[in-house]
Amino acid sequence: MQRTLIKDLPNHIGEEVKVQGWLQTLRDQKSMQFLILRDKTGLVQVAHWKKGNPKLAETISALGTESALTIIGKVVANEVVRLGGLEIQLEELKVEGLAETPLPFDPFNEVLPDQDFRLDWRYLDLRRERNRLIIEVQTTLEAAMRTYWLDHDFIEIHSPKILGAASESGAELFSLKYFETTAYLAQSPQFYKQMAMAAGFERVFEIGPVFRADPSFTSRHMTEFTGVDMEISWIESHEDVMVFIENWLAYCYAEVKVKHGEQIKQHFGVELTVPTVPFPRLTMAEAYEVLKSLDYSLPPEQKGDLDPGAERALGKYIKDSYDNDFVFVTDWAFSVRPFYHMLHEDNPLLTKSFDLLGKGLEITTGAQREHRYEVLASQAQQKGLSLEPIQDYLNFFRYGCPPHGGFGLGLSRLLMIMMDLPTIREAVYLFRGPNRLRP
RNA sequence: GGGGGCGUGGUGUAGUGGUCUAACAUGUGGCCCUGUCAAGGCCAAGAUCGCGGGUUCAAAUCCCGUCGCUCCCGCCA
Repeated sequence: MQRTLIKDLPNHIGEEVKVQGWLQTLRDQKSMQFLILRDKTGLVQVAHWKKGNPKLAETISALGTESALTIIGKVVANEVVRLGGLEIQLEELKVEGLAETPLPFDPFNEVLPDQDFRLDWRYLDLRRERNRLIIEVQTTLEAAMRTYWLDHDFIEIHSPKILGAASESGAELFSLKYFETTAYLAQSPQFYKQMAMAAGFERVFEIGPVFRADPSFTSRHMTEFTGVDMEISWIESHEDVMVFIENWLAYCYAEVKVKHGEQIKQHFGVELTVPTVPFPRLTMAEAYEVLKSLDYSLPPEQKGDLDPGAERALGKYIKDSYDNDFVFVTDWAFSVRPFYHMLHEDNPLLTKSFDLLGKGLEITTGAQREHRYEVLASQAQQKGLSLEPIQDYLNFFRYGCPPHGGFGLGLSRLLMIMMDLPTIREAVYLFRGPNRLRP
């Protein structure tokens, strides 16, 4: 017998059906038992007259909430039933997976345990439609990203996550034992996507894990997260990269809105708006002017940088004056950027780089990269880096590398701002942080 | 790494020097109820108040240490 999804039951009135799902509630009365069964598509009431099958009644009485069940019964229309005006009259029931009692917590209760406890039992928390929706949105989002890339002649790469040497700064790398030597977990696919430019791939993307050994205790940091990276060749400046991002993101938002807009509104109270392009752009110098006019004072040690408060203030300013959730902050000082960002021809103190803020949160960093070997090596030295550990990387630029640029985006951070999630721990399937390595 | 906050039955909270032999909700177990539907009613079990030390006649409550969680900052996506 084929399984019927709960949402399709109205089309099966009068028929015998098989339904599979979880026992959300059991109302066990003297002569009747009512089981509320839940599958991915909805809830249905299953009614059982105890005297009709006393043995089955006993089995049902022993069921713990959230047990996984297969039931067979007849669908009948019944106006009295508040849940959809129909119910299933139970004929057969199979306990596929008994739920122990009591549950660590009831995911469908009005009050929930704090998040750390729920993370211990993440799969129970994920039984809530709201939480599954977040991962469904992620699925749609990634699919839209890929569709857009593929429509624009991109090649997908998967770069190694085990590295023999520190890549960028080396500060926030996890090290691990690798046979007789030490290896590191990649903190970004940066170098390898640039290698694809040297390889002549012209346009590449990668969605993959990224590891950061930063003991950051905030609502927006993880030690392992999914990085969305992209790199394109033959650009004239970082502006070309920004133009690509804004159109790409607008496309992705539109796809998510079509598919999940209603659910997002229902569960998170957020009216998902497809951002208008182009996104506002502020040079770092202009951003400082704006902050000054807002009376936001940056700590003096933040010279050339933005702190999270400044990012939020800018985000609000852009929302108020341009009605856009996004803003590019461009032309950051070389002093606060990595060595491989290209410098402005007319101002060697500034890089051809940008951050993308979404609702005041940093979700993306990008730049035109320096593709000229000698210049790149010199910039690395200016940063006090020794060339030897990065020689493999520098070699990418020795035999004809085109001008190029790209960006890295935090997938969960994007989901966070899409649905106004209070913490990144909700935006990810399983959170990994300095003190969270399980389940 | 720096700073703030919190830690009470399974879970969420109340209690912030004595009336705490720790309360309420929810969950769990039992009984009752002609079909319930956020079901309802009755009963029961369940907490050495994170841990260790101290102050006091008296500590869940104050102090110190410690562990855990959390928020902010640093760092970043």
